[in-house]
Amino acid sequence: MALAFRLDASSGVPTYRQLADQVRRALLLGYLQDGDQLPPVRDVATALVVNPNTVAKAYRDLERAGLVKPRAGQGTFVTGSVGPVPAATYTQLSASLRRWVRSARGAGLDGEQVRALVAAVLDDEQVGGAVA
Amino acid sequence: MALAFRLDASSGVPTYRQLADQVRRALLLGYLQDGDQLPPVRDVATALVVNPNTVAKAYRDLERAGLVKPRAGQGTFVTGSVGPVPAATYTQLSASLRRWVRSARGAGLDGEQVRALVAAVLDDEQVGGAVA
Amino acid sequence: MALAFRLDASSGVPTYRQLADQVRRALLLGYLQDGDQLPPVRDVATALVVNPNTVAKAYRDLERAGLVKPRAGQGTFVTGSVGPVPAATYTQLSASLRRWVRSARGAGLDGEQVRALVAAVLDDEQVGGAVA
Amino acid sequence: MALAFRLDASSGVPTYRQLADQVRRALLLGYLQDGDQLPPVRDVATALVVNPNTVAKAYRDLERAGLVKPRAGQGTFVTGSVGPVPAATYTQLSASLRRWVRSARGAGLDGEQVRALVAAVLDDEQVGGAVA
DNA sequence: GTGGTCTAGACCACC
DNA sequence: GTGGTCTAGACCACG
Repeated sequence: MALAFRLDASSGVPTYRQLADQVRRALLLGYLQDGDQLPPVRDVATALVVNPNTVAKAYRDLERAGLVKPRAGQGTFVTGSVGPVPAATYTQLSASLRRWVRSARGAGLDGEQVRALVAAVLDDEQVGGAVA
Repeated sequence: MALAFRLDASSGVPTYRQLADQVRRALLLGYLQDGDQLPPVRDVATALVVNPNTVAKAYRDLERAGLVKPRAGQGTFVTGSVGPVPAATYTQLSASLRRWVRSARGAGLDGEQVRALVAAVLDDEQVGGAVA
Repeated sequence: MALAFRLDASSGVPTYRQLADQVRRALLLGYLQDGDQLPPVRDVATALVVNPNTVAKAYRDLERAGLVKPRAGQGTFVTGSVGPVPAATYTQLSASLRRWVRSARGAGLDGEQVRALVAAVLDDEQVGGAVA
Repeated sequence: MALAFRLDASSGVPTYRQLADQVRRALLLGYLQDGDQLPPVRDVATALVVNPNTVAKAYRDLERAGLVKPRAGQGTFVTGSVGPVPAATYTQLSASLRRWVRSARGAGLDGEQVRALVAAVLDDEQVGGAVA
């Protein structure tokens, strides 16, 4: 599976930004690597029921950031990977975070509260980064 | 200190939404409780260098959600708490999440990567909620 | 006069690029300086009989390049000047170039030939730079 | 060497147009004359790492402009010269322009600034012509 | 009234 | 069939 975009219309974040952020995230985590192809604009647009221009805008932003490069008639390709997390580290950290999430839900917190707690802790721990 | 609003202009999220979300977050985590007063619109506006209309809009949205109530000439007050997390649970969960964050940083992840991992796991664990 | 945009529809260069390049040029030559306001998107659009989105796209590109910054509800402003040419130098160089152009036309060259000669010499003299 | 094509991918000008324009320029300056052969489409395509269709399109455009004529199985040939500049005039003008360029660089202008100044003056002097 | 986002749809450049 | 450009026009965020 090339990349599964997800949109949250109620988040207030512009669609094109959600898309671009998800690609950035995939790069940061090593899901996407140098040379990989992004799904064609039209495919994403029809899959998400979104205007092709909106997807194109996201891709264009990524291009301006130097992360991908369009090749006319061929598609859009990742141009540089951004210090991906080693697989083992990634597996271990995501597993332990998953456990934490489940314990939180087990303690009775709903989705909103989990996100609120996470946001509060990340802010407090000075975890910067625009990709939220 | 009543509430320390933080704005991230680069996040793409509208200002008024960031403010409202932070109040929601404070309610969810029990920072704000029934009867507490929100900081005056003007104070927030000058502190954040933001148009008072923008702050007012955030408060209005919260009012429409039934979370706060303006009292003419007195200010805006929290009207209902939203299932706050019991203090003990909250303390424990946030402590363990803090440990997780530190282990992630210890493993070499930078802020962006931590946020990316968190976002990926939360999405994957179907943790809904509009407060991101 | 704030800035006189000129479009050459027959050049093959996309409109939004012509606009962005002309702003870049104005910055390079010191016509525009830090803090100056670009003409509003709508004004440019109506003046050039062009779609506002096209102008917005040009401004957006300039923003991504860090040259201008939009302030919601106020306009778009220049954020950094790019080593402008000292006025005296500029005056002298442009005067002598003007003389050259006139001597070329006096020798019977038409506009196309002048441009061709200029392009050939600039290429040959290794004058880089994307703003043509 | 018949003709050294140069492409600037970052210029925003379509590839086929850059090629055709360079041939036009060569004609205007007398580099190419009646009867000269253009380099074969395949050679240009492989040399520039460009699709042969793109080169063919450039040649076709030149043909439609009456500047070149394909001879089946032999190649594409220049059919008419376009008022070439007398050699002496050309030599003198290009030498003086070269001096100007060097004085500009000597005054501290970089490539971009030189091009910006040239473009500004040509525009101002009403030097038309689509070949930029 | 400023810029920003999104949609709908046409047409072009390139492979 | 890929991405790119442009138009037309609606609606939102912000001051």
